Amino acid sequence: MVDLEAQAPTAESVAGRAHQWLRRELMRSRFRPGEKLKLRQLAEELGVSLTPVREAIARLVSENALEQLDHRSARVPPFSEERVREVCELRMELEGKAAERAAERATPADVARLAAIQARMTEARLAGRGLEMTQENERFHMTVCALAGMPVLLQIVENLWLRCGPLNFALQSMRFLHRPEEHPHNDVIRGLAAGDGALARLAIQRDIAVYSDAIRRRLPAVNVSASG
Amino acid sequence: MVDLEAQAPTAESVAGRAHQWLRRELMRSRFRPGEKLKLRQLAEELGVSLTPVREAIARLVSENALEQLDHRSARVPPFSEERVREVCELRMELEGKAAERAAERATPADVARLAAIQARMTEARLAGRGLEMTQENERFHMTVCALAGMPVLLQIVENLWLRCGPLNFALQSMRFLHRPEEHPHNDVIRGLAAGDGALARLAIQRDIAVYSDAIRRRLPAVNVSASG
DNA sequence: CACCCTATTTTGTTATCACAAGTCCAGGCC
DNA sequence: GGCCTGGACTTGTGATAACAAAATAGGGTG
Repeated sequence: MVDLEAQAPTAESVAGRAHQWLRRELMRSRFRPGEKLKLRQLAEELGVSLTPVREAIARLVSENALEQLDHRSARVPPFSEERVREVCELRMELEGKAAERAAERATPADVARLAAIQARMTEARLAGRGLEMTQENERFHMTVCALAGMPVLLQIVENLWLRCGPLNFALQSMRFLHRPEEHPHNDVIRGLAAGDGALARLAIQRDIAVYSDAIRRRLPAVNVSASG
Repeated sequence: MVDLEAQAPTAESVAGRAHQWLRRELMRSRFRPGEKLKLRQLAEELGVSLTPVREAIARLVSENALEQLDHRSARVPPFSEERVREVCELRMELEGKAAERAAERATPADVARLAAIQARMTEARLAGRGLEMTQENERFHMTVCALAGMPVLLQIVENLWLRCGPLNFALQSMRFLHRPEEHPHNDVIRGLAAGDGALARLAIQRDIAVYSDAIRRRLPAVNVSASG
């Protein structure tokens, strides 16, 4: 059984903790696109009753991170190539704006924080720790978006990332998209350090474009049709 | 008591209908920013138990249409002027893109549908039917976004509109923002009819900019501090 | 051997209940 | 008279149970 308290000590109610836990599990690519979620199974794993788990799933459905299947059961939505393309186009638009804005506002301390994240991500990648790599990658993008000082934009981008969580397990085995010194994140950091919004925007957009291509190439292997 | 079945015949579960109902009530500006929602009161009005209402509120919190207040109660989030500005900036970005894309795809039938909506909206405005006016306005914007053929974008814009629902009651009394023939929607329609994406984008952005100014001017009267 | 019908089990839904935390009001004490 | 305290009431939480619908398995039949 999972200890909810340990994982989310700040969360208030059992339902809230169940929601955060499920959210994290989605981001960790525990579930595959197309996979159904079973209420009693999750409730037992968490050691709680059905009620909070049901509420957590309902919330994720409202966030479009899950999909109501047949008016009874919920599943992780499968992704078409077109859907990946659209999400990435929107991410390029929104994260591009965020990076541009962040370049106008970032302090040297912020830049150092980003550089540290990027260093940890590169280290995880070279060491083959795929999950850690994807988590630092997420932290990098969310930090840039937070620096824009636009909370609503941040919420939207977080939601887009959540929806892509089930796809990202395909990333964990991709270690060689860039050589470390050529990684687009480096240009994002440079742009933020120099106050060069255009550079930051283009760099983050290049990063997302590479992601889009990589995921779309692996899409057939990611989606699951009838298992789970 | 409200007859849920009549209002949402397509919705499946009681919880789903309660969610749709609450969503609609928010869009109708039934609740003011800052107002707390009471579980038993809503449950009684709907003639259902607490469970589905609780789930509906949890969903709206996840959609950022409601806000968890003190780890117990939920309220409609108050809006700062800065928040209105940000939401409108994002709407200009996203709806602008949608309008541009819609101009490349709209058929004459689509354009006619939009023109009919605009006509109904103008009629409602001139007749002083404020609620109907705002609903047709919403329908106009959602239709344009749907024509872009980008479902994720549509979901994001719908969410931004939902969050603004409680503000929009301030619009219902504003009848004279434009003379009918000068309304920006007319240029949106022209842009879509002519396949002129730039015209459509600029027109929808102008519309949103006017909205932003109008709401921000009335913001002090919209937010409620401690009632409800 | 394949197919269909039925019984059993699985799985999601929702009302109810016991409970806890917070609020409000009144009465008494300083 | 103001403030503190205690109790009733309000309000949200979560486990449980009864229920309904769907999936599954098994047996019988063509």
